[in-house]
Amino acid sequence: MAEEAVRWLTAEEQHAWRSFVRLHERLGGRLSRLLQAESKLSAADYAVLVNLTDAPDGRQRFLDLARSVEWEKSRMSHHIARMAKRGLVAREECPEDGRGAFVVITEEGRAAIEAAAPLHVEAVRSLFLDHVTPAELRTLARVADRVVEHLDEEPA
Amino acid sequence: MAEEAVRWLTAEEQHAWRSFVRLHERLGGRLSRLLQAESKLSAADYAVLVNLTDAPDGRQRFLDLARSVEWEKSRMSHHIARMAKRGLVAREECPEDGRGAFVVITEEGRAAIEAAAPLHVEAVRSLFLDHVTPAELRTLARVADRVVEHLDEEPA
DNA sequence: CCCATGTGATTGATGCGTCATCCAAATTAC
DNA sequence: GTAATTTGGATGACGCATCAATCACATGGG
Repeated sequence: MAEEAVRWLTAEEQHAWRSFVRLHERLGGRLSRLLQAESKLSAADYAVLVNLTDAPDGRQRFLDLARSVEWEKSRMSHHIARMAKRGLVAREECPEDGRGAFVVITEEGRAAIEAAAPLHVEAVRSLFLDHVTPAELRTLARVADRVVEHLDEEPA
Repeated sequence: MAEEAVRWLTAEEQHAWRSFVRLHERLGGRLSRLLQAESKLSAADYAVLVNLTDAPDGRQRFLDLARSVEWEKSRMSHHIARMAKRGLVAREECPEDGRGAFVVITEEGRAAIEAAAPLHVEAVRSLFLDHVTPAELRTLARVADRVVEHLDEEPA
C-alpha cells in the first residue's frame, strides 16, 4: 500500500484558482441580480429566450433547445414549466413526432428579452469587458476553450 | 426621447464571454460532481471544512466563517444546519456574547475533509491547472483580481 | 405482427441559495 | 436607567438544479 505523495497547490496556484472561482461567483451573482432587478428575468430565463429569439419563428424543439443552452432535459423541462406559467413561453405539440414538443416564445417573452438585452449587455461591458484588455480577453477565451475541450474528451 | 445606441458585443467579445461562462459552469459542475461522488461532500461543504480546519481548535465564530467563505449569513445558517444534521460540524454557544455561536468541526468532519482534499486537489490539477501555462495562469489571476476589485468599488 | 430497445419529455424528491422577516442580546444615546 | 439602534443569528417561503424513476411514442428485428 504505497503512500501516494499529494502534490498540493503552490501559493500562486492556489491564489489563481481561488481568484478565478471568486470572479465567476461574484460577477455571475452581480449580473444575475442586476438582470432580475431590471427585467424580472433570471440568467436561465435570459439564455432560453435568447436562443428562442434566434430560432426561426421563435420556436424550437425541446431537446434542441436543451442542447443549445447545454442543460439536461430535466432541468429544461422544469424551467420551461415555470416560464410557461409566467407567460414567457408556450409549449406546442409536434405533429411529426407524437412525443415531441416545441417551445415557442410568446409576445410577452419577446418584450421581456428585448427590454432586458441592452441592459444586460451594458452590464457585461461595464462590469467585465471594460476592465480586460483585448489581449487578455483572447488569452481567457483560448484557455477556456482548451480546458473545456479536455473536459469533453475525458468524460466523468 | 433619445434612442440610446446599444453597443452590442463583437463576435470576439461574445465568444470570449460565452467561453468564459461555459468554462466555469462545466468545470465547476465536474469538480463538484467528482467531489460528491468520491467524498459525499459538496463544494460548499468543502469550503466550510477547509476554513474550519485552518482555524485554531477547528472552531470559528459564525459570522467570521461566513466572511471567510464570502457567503451571506443566511446561507451559512442554512448550510451549517444541514452539515450539523449530517454530523460534519457542531454548533457551540459563545460565552462572551450571548447571541453568538461557534461552529466546530467534528471528528467525522475532519475525517471527511482529510479524505477529500487530496482527491480534490488532484482533480483541480488534472482538469484545469495541467492545461494552463504559468503565464496564462498569472494573466487569469491578474484579470480576476482586477475585475473583482472594480466589482467591490462599484456596489450594486 | 409483436417484442425489444431507444428516444423525447414529464414528474417527484431532495438539497441548495436568496430574500424578507424576525428575534434576542449587545451597544449607544439620552 | 431606559429607550433606540445595531449586531449575531435563525427561520420560512420560494425558485432553482440534480437525480432517479416513469411514461408515451417510435423504430428496428424476428
